[in-house]
Amino acid sequence: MSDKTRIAVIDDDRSIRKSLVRMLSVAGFDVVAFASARDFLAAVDIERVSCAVSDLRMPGVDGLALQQTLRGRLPHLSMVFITGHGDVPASVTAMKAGAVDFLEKPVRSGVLLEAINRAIERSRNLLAASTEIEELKIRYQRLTPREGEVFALVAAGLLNKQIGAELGAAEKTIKQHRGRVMDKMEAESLADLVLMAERLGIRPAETDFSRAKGKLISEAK
Amino acid sequence: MSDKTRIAVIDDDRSIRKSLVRMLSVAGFDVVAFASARDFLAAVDIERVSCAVSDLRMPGVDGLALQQTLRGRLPHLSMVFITGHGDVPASVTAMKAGAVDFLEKPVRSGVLLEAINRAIERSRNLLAASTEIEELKIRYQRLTPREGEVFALVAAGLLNKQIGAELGAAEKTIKQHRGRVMDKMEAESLADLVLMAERLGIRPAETDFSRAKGKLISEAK
DNA sequence: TGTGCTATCAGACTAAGGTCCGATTTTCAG
DNA sequence: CTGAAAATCGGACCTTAGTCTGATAGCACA
Repeated sequence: MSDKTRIAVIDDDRSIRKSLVRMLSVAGFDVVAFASARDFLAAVDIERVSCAVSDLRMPGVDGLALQQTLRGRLPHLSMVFITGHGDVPASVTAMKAGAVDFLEKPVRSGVLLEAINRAIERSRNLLAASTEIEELKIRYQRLTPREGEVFALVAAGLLNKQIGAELGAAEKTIKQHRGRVMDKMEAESLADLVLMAERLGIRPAETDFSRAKGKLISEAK
Repeated sequence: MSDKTRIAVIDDDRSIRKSLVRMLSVAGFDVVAFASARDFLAAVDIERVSCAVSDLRMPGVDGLALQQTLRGRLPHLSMVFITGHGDVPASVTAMKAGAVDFLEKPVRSGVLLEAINRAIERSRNLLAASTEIEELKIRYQRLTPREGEVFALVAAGLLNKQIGAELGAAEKTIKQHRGRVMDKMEAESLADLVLMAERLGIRPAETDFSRAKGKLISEAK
């Protein structure tokens, strides 16, 4: 059980694999190596990997195909590609798909380590962000349909009175829903709730929302 | 005065320039062409350009240098590169710096147009976002130092009472500041203000903020 | 020295948010 | 058909927010 950051090396060339493993081990990483993308994807502890260093051209599943597969399975995992042939279209495809870097052999140790560190940083950030969103989604799912509507309108800044008018319910009822929304979402303040809605991409289902907003302006007079 | 989307073509090869101009004009764009990055940067109406299609290798300022210059001057302007030589490091550098695409000659019309449309979309989004932020910054600058502090704490979800304790002022005073903050920031609701703070990256200056937050919890009991 | 900006606070309300308790009605699955 | 969840609303009360008026005080720049 190592607490070191784990890096996966995927290359069909045994000697390159050995060389990369040695280089990265010396740099203090916990390195796991695979001879093919298939082997890597079949590995049990794949979740623990913070960065994948992969060859581009490999028999079977190549680097780009691996990247696409990972996009679905481990969206937070950042990749660094290594290639022997100058393949511009492949490099562009990889970078557009979110690769952290795309290096040509022979790879200088310093350059690779720098890219790996960026990849690790990126993986961590993505994982943290998606973990937070997932947690919020779980809370959001606990809301009843009605509470969800109230949530959206509250986060949009409407008053209870206006929300009541919008949803055809008494202000009293909205207060009840609102209280339950705060509870279920575990929000400590309205500001908190607004930011949660922002992260969840929650917006009021238009309808005649603009009318309600107009009311806000005119009634404030 | 055309209302068509303007695209800049930068290439030192006259025949390629002509060919690109024709291709893009036929596609309905307002095309302006330049023989060098320097000429392009010196153009008066450069602000109106929504996408720059540039050759990579050019005498004088090359494509990557142009990209760096634009990053400072027109951060919203998205670029599409065209290159004759398979240069992987350059393509990776360009993509890391935010290029929309990096195509090899000869370029297929459909591929280029697709890339350009993505670049235009991206430019528009970036411009809209940065315009909004700039507008918010202008409003934010109108705040006095004290109002700025109150802004941060309000957006963090603290009660007036807690903000008063935090800043060593009476709740009454905080209310005054808070009202002026809402005015000057042109926020229609607290939710609005919270989102503005988020976009401006405004967070309370730590100090003993955690203590105030603790108070919120314990006093709520 | 005077003017303006900033920050401070009080009084006096008015409106809005929030909670507890209790109650009714609807809906839907077991 | 029945029990549980969801949605609805009222009363009673208390806490916050927001505004207007008015007033004091420090500070800086002309």
